[in-house]
Amino acid sequence: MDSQKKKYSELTDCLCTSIRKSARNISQKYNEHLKQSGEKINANQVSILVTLSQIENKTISELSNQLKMERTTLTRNLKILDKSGWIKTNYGLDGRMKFSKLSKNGKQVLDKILPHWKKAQNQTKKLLGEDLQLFQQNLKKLTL
Amino acid sequence: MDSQKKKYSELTDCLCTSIRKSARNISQKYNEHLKQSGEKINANQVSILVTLSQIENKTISELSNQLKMERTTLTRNLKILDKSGWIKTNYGLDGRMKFSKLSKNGKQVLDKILPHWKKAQNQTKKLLGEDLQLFQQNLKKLTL
DNA sequence: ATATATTAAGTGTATATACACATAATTTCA
DNA sequence: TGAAATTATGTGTATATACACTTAATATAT
Repeated sequence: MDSQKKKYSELTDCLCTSIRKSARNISQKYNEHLKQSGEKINANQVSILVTLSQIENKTISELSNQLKMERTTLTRNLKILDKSGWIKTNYGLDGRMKFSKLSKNGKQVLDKILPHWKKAQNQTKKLLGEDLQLFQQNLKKLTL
Repeated sequence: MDSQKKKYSELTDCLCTSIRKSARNISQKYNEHLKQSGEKINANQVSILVTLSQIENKTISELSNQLKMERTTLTRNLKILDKSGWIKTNYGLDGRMKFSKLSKNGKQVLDKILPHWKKAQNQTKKLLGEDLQLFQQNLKKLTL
């Protein structure tokens, strides 16, 4: 049944598969570095904390747009960050809206993981070499 | 507290964050197309079925290496494919080993989703334009 | 002013992911 | 040959992800 192999060979070139594969692999590498900090935090959680450090007073919906993360996914991720004490959440004047912001602990954890994140980032940059800029541009194209 | 924004601005350029973001976004797009097939299958499941169509008689551990997917993750993903009737699993002569292969239903579902996958793939390729080849190469670099 | 529509966020369910640990089969070696 | 080491896989737990549906608050329109 080698005709089967040929028949589906086109599907082996799937961009979605490749991107997911890379995402798994890179995430693990970043997480290994982050673990060295002694903090129980992962790359995804860092990315949300960093987003909150840059833009405050945004609703969950707005944040989810920024992160290209499904709103309900973000809701659950925020819950964990809250439980860990890295963010504080308050309701707005409009009682439907919720606003989260970095807590003191959240800032401290970012300070602590920064050098380890840098190692992961530099290691990854090295893999891409001079293609770095273009690669980042192309990733961006895929998030529109 | 705008010093905070500056302080953590370096972290906004995280490659792990960008790749995960793209992975989420592209996965959703592929899944929307796959949904049009009427089959209850997603891009990740397709990628495993396709892998099985290309390489049979591989253990779960070997497959997990191929897919750069944690072995225990793959175990659970295979369980769902089995439940859906798209793969068949047997033990090897070495009683520890398990081998999965595409079932008749599995092949049929690949046949059925193929045109929808193509639409998703072409749409994604279009976003990348002439950078496609290089982008694929760079993704590969990140899975080593 | 109140019924209706809209909007923001949460919940139920299912799958994806991975680490730490457990189990079972086989291999190795004394 | 039988104990110890190795190997292949599974399970417990926690987080990530997203779709369908729900709830609660606000805005709108008559």
